[in-house]
Amino acid sequence: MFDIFLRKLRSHSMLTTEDQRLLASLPHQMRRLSPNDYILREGDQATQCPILLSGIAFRQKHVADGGRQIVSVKLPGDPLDFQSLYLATADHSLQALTAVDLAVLPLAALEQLVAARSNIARSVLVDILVEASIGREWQLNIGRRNALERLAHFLCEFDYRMRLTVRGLDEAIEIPMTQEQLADLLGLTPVHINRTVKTLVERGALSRHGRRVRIADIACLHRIAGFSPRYLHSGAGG
Amino acid sequence: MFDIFLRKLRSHSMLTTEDQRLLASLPHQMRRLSPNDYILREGDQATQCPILLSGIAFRQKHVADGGRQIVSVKLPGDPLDFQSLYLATADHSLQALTAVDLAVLPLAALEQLVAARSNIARSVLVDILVEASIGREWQLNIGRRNALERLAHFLCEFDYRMRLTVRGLDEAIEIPMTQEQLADLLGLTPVHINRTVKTLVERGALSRHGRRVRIADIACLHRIAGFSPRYLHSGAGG
DNA sequence: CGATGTGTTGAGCAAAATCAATGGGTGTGG
DNA sequence: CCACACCCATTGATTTTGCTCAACACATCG
Repeated sequence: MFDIFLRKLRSHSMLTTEDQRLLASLPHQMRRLSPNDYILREGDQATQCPILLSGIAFRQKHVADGGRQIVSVKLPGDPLDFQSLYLATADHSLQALTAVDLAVLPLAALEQLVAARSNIARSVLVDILVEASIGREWQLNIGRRNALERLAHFLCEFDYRMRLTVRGLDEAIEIPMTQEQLADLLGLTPVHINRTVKTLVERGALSRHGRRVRIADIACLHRIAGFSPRYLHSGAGG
Repeated sequence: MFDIFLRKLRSHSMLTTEDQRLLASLPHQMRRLSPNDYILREGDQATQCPILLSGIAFRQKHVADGGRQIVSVKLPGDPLDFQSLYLATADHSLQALTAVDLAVLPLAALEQLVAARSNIARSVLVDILVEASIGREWQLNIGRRNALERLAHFLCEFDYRMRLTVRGLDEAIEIPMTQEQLADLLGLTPVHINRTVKTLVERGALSRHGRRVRIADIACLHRIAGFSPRYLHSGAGG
């Protein structure tokens, strides 16, 4: 059940069998949330560390006048809040995008394990650093690419990261976000996302199945976005 | 000489006198670089950790067609590459913006100290996390604020962070970036930055002294930007 | 004193936002 | 099983923000 979490850590860090056994035997509690449920709110003092076992979640921040920016998307296997091991108050909110299954670990237990096993400490750190690297790529994406490239780039990353941890994804990946969420992700408006999706469908990069949209031609998306996965640091060992 | 570095770490983490003594007695080499000199290039394998003692540096990333985005600005006292303790290859470049003085530490020595002193390990982590938090705020800034708010917000952060570590800043802070650099920082064009600066001067938030621009009314900037420093996590202790 | 890099300004343009209306699924409750 | 409500997607018309292009000014430095 923790398998997907261990697979995520192993995608960037070396862990011994013993490390993995210790991680898998951490005390925890299972929780299922519905779309849009909050996992953590800005200003909260977390005492637990949720791990995302299935479904998708995201981090978001707001500006005074109500606009929001989704600053990170978390996929199955991703730890959701290693940050609270070290920072007292949350600087952003964390919310479920789809229905999600979480394994919730007490911070204290995780802290002990991190103190005892340097491999695990390192994997926590690398996970934090990879997320920061993704954030920088998003800065570049939002700041310097036009709408078409921006959407294409995000979808390349989504596809790449999904295939890193989720098993049995031979077929085309379906995009689970609403167009409004994509807009908040990319610093655009929903209307413009709608038109940009349409263009990507016309170019054959995406395909429609009723209201659902799938990635039809990942190579085409890569070409449009100028995608290169270096920033994801996914060669095991960091 | 390391004082400013220790002050930076103490701005977010608790360090004992002994921790500070150990940090200050790390082996190191002084280096002075000129504006635009590279400190680290994307793809490099770092073996040293530079600490910025004076001057300003920045991280940047490029898109295929030549556009660049400055994804982080580093101020006196900031460690420049803790990341290389844990990740093999750099995912961005690091460059001097002004003339800079660096203390360059061998990674191995720093690694040993981090392994030996949990306080220091924690301060390294918190420093990494605070930078990530700043990155998220920049995502929000670039994605959801207009040019005026965006520039104002960046300048608020610049002022705030400068006062955190640099001594003797009673007077108004001067903006050391060219308008082109500000453009690459904020996802705008130099021409538009020029007009936006003009507006901030008209509103009394900035003042001109020849070609130099200073922050004249920080409260006014705060108002325009809707600035709140929570994301900087600068209460000592994280 | 000329070269260069940076700042400034104007005119026109393009990308994306805004406003507004419509349509289509889905799910719920009568 | 149908009707309604709601959310989301879609489309068109119009406006706005910021970009592009181009010329020029000014300061600094060799």
